[in-house]
Amino acid sequence: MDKLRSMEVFIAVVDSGSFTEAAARLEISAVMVGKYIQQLEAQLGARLLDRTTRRQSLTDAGRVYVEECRRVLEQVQAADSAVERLRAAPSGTLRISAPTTFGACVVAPGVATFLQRYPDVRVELDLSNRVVNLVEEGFDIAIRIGELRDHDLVAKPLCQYRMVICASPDYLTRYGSPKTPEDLANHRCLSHMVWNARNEWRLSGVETDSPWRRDTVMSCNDGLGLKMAALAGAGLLLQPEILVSEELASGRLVRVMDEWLPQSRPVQILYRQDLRPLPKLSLFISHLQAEVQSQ
Amino acid sequence: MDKLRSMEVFIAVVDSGSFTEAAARLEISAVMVGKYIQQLEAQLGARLLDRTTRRQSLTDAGRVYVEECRRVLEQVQAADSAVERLRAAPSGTLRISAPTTFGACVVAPGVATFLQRYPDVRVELDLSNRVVNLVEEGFDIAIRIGELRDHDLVAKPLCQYRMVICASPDYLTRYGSPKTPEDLANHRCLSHMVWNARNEWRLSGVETDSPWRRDTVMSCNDGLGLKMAALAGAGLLLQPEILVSEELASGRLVRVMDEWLPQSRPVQILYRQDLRPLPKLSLFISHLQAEVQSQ
DNA sequence: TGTAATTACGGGATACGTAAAGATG
DNA sequence: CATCTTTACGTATCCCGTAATTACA
Repeated sequence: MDKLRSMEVFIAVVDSGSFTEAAARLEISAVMVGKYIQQLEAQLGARLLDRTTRRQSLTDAGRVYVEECRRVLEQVQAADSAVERLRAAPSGTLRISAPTTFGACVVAPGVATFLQRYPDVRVELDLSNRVVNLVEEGFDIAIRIGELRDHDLVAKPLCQYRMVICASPDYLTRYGSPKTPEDLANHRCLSHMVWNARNEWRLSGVETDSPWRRDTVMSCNDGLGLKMAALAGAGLLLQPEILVSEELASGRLVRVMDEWLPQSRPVQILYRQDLRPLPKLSLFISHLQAEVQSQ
Repeated sequence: MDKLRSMEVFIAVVDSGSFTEAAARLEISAVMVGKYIQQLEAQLGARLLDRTTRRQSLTDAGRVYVEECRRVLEQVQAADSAVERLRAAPSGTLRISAPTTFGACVVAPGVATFLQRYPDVRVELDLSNRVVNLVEEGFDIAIRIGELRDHDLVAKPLCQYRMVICASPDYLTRYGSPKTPEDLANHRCLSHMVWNARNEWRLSGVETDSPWRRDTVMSCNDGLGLKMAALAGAGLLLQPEILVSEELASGRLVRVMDEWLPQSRPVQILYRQDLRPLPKLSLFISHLQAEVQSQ
């Protein structure tokens, strides 16, 4: 049975207060109106209208359900119009906030292909690790790492943010390859000033998460800076996989201690809930999702 | 055509990545899967899937639309489960915030009949004219007068909040019946300390809203107190219609200057958006709506 | 008694599957 | 060439309206 049609009919009955009137409005017979209502009631297992041949009144269930029906039809309408709107080429400026490393390594390339595809769109990409307020600062989209849930915002999972410990091959030949967290004591470590603060690396092992003291020979507040140092053989690097994926593939960096890595966290796209989102926004979101999934 | 079914099929195709696989999952033939997709595309006037016989990939429109479809089906699910949940008698405590006068005259009687109908529910009704924060103060429902729109909250219009100017018949015989705002200068007025502050009554006339100085012989921060004084013949009263509707009907108070009344403002029910609202909440909302409409 | 909802019933549209054709890797 | 989508076509379902029936004011 066509549930949407039933809902539409039900709403018409409620609004007009009569089967006959609803039938006229929908240009069907009063018989069909009755059948739709009966169908709906049978399927819900609850009476929606207390009716005599003369007048009808909503039951409790009916009063609740009619509101739900309106919401559903509104949502369907929104779905159609979202596609409808895509017929016009997207344009305007898209303001995006993202964490620095993830933004540079994943979002920026995604933006590049997006711009190529839709030449009329302009993008402002703000990279910083602070938690921005979308509404106040006028961002269309924010990308966050971790589970945080902001009410009033939609959070769509994008991918996992995996960490990796690695070093250049020549460093490993000189200092050996660490197998357990205890081995870190004999190693030279490259630390991010924020993420690896307080002279410890948070690792996640079989038993439990635990901090480990280690010798930080260089700390820097920028992932790329640390990577360059690691490539030059300065020491062990604990950084997101996406920062070093190319170097890992080419062998210029080598993973170690895979089983002791910190737990990966979900990356989420945040944006304001809107029944009629702009094409530039919905297109960018789906574009970024596709981009991330493909790689 | 059954749009919901089409959406369901489309989602299955996207999730499984294949017409055949989707057909198996839905226990229909692959032919029907194809037909549903074609139907949907024809109806939308846009291609959803770029497909060869081997594999298919979402188009831009498809990527956007599939998300919309998920939302729609989720909403439909919510509609059904809202009714489903009503099978159990509602229970628990409902915390309501409302403006003092409206709360006492309209909400309180509504609560009374509601409690009679659903004996297992308990109600806490908090009457005050401050703007409460639903989430922080743990209210399920707040009733507000005026157009204010809070994001993250649903605002459902309940009725109009009409003002009325009136006095007891004996007062009017003694002082005459005012016809225009100018006449107020010769009258004794009863003013609400908050609403009619600063020694003026805001009236709305044919030309424009305008404040009028008048002689306030008594001011009080409670509408009922003012009404009692008016009944005793103390002077003109500018108060919400609901406060004095009984007295107007029985003739113990008489309306004057109807065409100069301040503009009526909408009364709204505010509550948190929730895909699965509790029965006590949805039932109370619809109960109050029915109650207000009937009178 | 007249109006409105419900039931009975027949014709036509369409939902669906089988089988064959076409496309793609 | 094996697999997956699409087209062709026949059948069963149910959609829908007319006419008759029942219920209510």
